[in-house]
Amino acid sequence: MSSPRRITLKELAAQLGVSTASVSNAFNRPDQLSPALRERVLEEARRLGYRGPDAKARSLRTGRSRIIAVVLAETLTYSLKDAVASELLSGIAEVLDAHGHTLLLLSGRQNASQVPGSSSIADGFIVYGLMASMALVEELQSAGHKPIVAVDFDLGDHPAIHVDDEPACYAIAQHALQTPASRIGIVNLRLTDTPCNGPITDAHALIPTGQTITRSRLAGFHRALTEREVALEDVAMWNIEENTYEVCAPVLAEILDLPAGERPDLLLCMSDRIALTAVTLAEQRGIRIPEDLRITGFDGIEEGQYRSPRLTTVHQDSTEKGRLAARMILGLEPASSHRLSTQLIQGETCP
Amino acid sequence: MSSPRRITLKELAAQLGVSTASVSNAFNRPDQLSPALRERVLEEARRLGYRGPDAKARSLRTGRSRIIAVVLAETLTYSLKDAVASELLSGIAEVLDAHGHTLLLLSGRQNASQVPGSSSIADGFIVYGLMASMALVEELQSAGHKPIVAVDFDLGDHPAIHVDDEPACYAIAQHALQTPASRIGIVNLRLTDTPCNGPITDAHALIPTGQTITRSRLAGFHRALTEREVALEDVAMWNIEENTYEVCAPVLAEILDLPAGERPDLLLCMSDRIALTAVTLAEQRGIRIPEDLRITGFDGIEEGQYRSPRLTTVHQDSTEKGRLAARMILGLEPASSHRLSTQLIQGETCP
DNA sequence: ATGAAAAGCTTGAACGATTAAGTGCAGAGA
DNA sequence: TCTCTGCACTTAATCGTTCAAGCTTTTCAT
Repeated sequence: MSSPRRITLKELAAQLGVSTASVSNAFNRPDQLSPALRERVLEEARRLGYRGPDAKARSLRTGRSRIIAVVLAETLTYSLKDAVASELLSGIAEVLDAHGHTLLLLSGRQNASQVPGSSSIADGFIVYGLMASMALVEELQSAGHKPIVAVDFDLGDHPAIHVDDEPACYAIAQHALQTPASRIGIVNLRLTDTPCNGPITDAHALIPTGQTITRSRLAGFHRALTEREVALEDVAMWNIEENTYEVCAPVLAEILDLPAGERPDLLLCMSDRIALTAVTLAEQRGIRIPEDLRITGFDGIEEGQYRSPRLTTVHQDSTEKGRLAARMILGLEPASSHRLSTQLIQGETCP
Repeated sequence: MSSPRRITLKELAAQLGVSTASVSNAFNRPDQLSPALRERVLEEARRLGYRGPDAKARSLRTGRSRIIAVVLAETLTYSLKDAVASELLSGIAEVLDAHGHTLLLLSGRQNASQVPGSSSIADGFIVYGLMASMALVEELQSAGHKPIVAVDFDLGDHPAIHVDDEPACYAIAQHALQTPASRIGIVNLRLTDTPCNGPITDAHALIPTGQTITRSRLAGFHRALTEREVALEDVAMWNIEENTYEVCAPVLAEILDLPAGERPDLLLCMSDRIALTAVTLAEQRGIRIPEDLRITGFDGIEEGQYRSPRLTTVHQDSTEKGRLAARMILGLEPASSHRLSTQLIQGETCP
């Protein structure tokens, strides 16, 4: 509405009768010019409505944009609704914001071709849970030598941030098994290589490929079960394809609707979303928690704690994962792989 | 690891012995050169690992970046944890992704100075719930003539997207008042001009400034109450400063810990987060819902529906708000203000 | 055969900044 | 007085593209 077009640094310089270099320095390197001139420049800029150097031009010239891209495994639409991913982003945003950087969201899934295009603008990449799509990763690699940090999966020899999935699941299973269970069920999250939303045989489960973090979690469960001398064949397993209520519900309904003698009385779930869906569906069916059914989760999202009964779960600090990833990307922290520790939360769904 | 530096379009052109224009056209305007040459260019690009035109340079030259910025009222850290904001972002991302655009997240709060800087890179702005900070808005205005869409607040004569807050709250209050209530409480969200987390007098509530959407919601409640001939002075009011469990909990604890004769038996809450916190705290205290206390929310977030008891609330389609905003920004839809309708959800917390 | 139109490609000037190198000048030390 | 240093500022190249305009060559109706 005001000016027909944004004024440029050059025009501002001309207006002042100084060189563009001086104007540039007034904004970027105050030590390179006299305070008097600097003040004149800033004053005139204010007067003409010049908001400082154009980000596009600046980033072309300097090669840096102060933009960090987060590449999410799933569609953005899904990731933004997922509590764990949101917490991660939250932590990332916290650090980036504090250091004057901004956050660009990219999806590794929806529009794979989009990533290389837009990506060359970012100064670095935080890649989250991107399973197989190595194609994309190679794209990023070759997009110049920008720093890359992986979260929740391994990515060549780039630094990766994990939590101690195996020990965590060992710990919670161990805790759960302190109380004897007649029928144990494990509800996995994206464990299988091929999509499968329902019961799985352990044959599937032992294929050592696919999502490594869920493999580790299962391994933790198995270690605790074995230690308690529970035969793994006696443990029923299911797989969930997507961490949403809608996808979890039918599988859990199937489990909870099993005849009383076959229905598990202990459900080890690989995510809080799965566990919370189990709690809701159990409550609807009048199945008492924890008397008739004990349930454990994984993640420690707020929703599981700020409700009644409080979910028994393992807390992973996704926010801190995000902060750490961001600090590494910004070079505030040496880039190296980390495995963060988790914390058992003894809630009410499996006391 | 591979090449020392990203190869440029110019180098690629030199390598092929053609002009840079042709290479550019091979990527951008296939109709401008022979299929044969185009194939040669693309082939050579593949061979040399050239990933297409550099986004920084391209955006400088064309003035467009295919990046849309979302400016959030609160800190990113907070917004990303908020279910309503996440749903909005989810809807925005869905549309942007589908049209090859990416999403840049900016916070209007944390680092106000950051916005003008990074903002010049975006092709358009979706501004969400940014109350008073008109300063920032003027910044955006003057940052060229980029489209701006406001969500959940009014922004000069830019198009704004709202929901029908007043009718929605009228409807849910009307529904709630069908069953007689002895003591009614309203828990407002960021209603007051000055921060206040606790009880408020109606004098405060009637100041017609501040957050307009919460004012509208209160007006809806008031209309229904008046219609039922409930004296507004008899309705107790509280205010919540931030839509998180941590901030809600102390205020709601205070309400629920009132002596039996003073404690409300109907609580009209301005958000699902508030209502759900009330449900949790009530359950912890053995207050029966809905027998001893009926609770209504606002927003219709998933968390309130995928639990037991299901929350009685008004559903606003935040995802659709996001989609609409994105479509308007991309020019897929004429830019004009909208007021989306809401939907009463008769849950179990206030049957 | 001829001229006009179309096709295919090139030229070269932007886009809006940053920055190494250079210039001129005032003041300090000898 | 003369050189030397440091300060304040300017010059001009550069970042990697896009695109209007120009130049050939081919195509095609007449």
